[in-house]
Amino acid sequence: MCKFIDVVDFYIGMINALKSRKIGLLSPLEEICLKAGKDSFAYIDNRRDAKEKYGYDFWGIIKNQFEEKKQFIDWIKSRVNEKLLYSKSEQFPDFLFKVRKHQDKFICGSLLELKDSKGGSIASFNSTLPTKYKNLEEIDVINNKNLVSRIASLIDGDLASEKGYRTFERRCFYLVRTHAGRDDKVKISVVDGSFFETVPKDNLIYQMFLNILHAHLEQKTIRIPPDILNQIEKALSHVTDQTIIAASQVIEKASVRPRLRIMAEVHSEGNPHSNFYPEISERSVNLIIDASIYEKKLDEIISQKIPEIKKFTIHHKRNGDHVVFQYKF
DNA sequence: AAGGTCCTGGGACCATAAGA
DNA sequence: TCTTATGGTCCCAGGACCTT
Repeated sequence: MCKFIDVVDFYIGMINALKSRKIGLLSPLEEICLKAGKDSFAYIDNRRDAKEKYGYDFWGIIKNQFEEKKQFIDWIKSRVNEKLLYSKSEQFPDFLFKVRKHQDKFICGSLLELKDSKGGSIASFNSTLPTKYKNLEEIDVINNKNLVSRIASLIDGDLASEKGYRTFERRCFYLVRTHAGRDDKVKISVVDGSFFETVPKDNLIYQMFLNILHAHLEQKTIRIPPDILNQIEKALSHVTDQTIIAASQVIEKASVRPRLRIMAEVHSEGNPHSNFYPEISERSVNLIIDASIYEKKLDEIISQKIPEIKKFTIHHKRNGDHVVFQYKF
């Protein structure tokens, strides 16, 4: 059983929805997700627009398990504030797939983040650095609240009460669209987080601060003895928690509270839609995964459902081979 | 030379949850 | 109910670089 069959099904669903013209390449990304994912989600961040704009009721399935709407409301009240049922929560991530169990282990439950951009580069990552894996506990820390894990647990039902549910490592995927407004140039890909995380996140943050320090020393031509510099580096290596970094700070006597936010721009080698990877062509819809999680049986699963999908490999300069499934429109 | 495109840095602004 | 803290999106300007 493929551990991220949820994402594979999502990819297939997206192409089917596009083929049947339920959606177009230029439709809002959110709508594309909803039509592609159907009822496979355990969390949707913008449940309000899903319902109002796209006629998708996130709670639909659970509601139907109750005889009357009132019973559902009574049940949900003690778990999630009624106001939040159809809100736009602005939490991380945009979508979370349901978990499944296979041979006594959790699988699926992947994260999906949306990145939509008018130009050719990927929209910046704001505050949440992209990674390969995240578990529910980390998601709660990032959000500074537990709304996402609470809702996901409700949808995942019995599985959520099993041991290890909150610490199960979930694969992160990114639904990336570039040239969002151009019918002739648009590209859409479901991209494995491995395409973006080539250096562990903690390492990245610490090196940022080191760089800042070094740049200043250079600018002011200050010399610091190597052993002291060594100690500073050691100390800085403890700076890893993005939520601490991002919090606004109270500085004595200051009437403003400065706020550091880490945003990340994608190098073109980390942008599968850049001219680094000409194989990812215009008007194509792709699934791009690290070769290490690729399994042969995927070929069959995918070609059985959509025979026109082609498979090839691209080479990421830093993270090696990635397998691409591609459908061209 | 003119026009297009990409990359980078920066800014405006909005929505929501939690706290007061 | 109002305010605050925080996460998030979108857009723009300028320069580098490429193409015609």
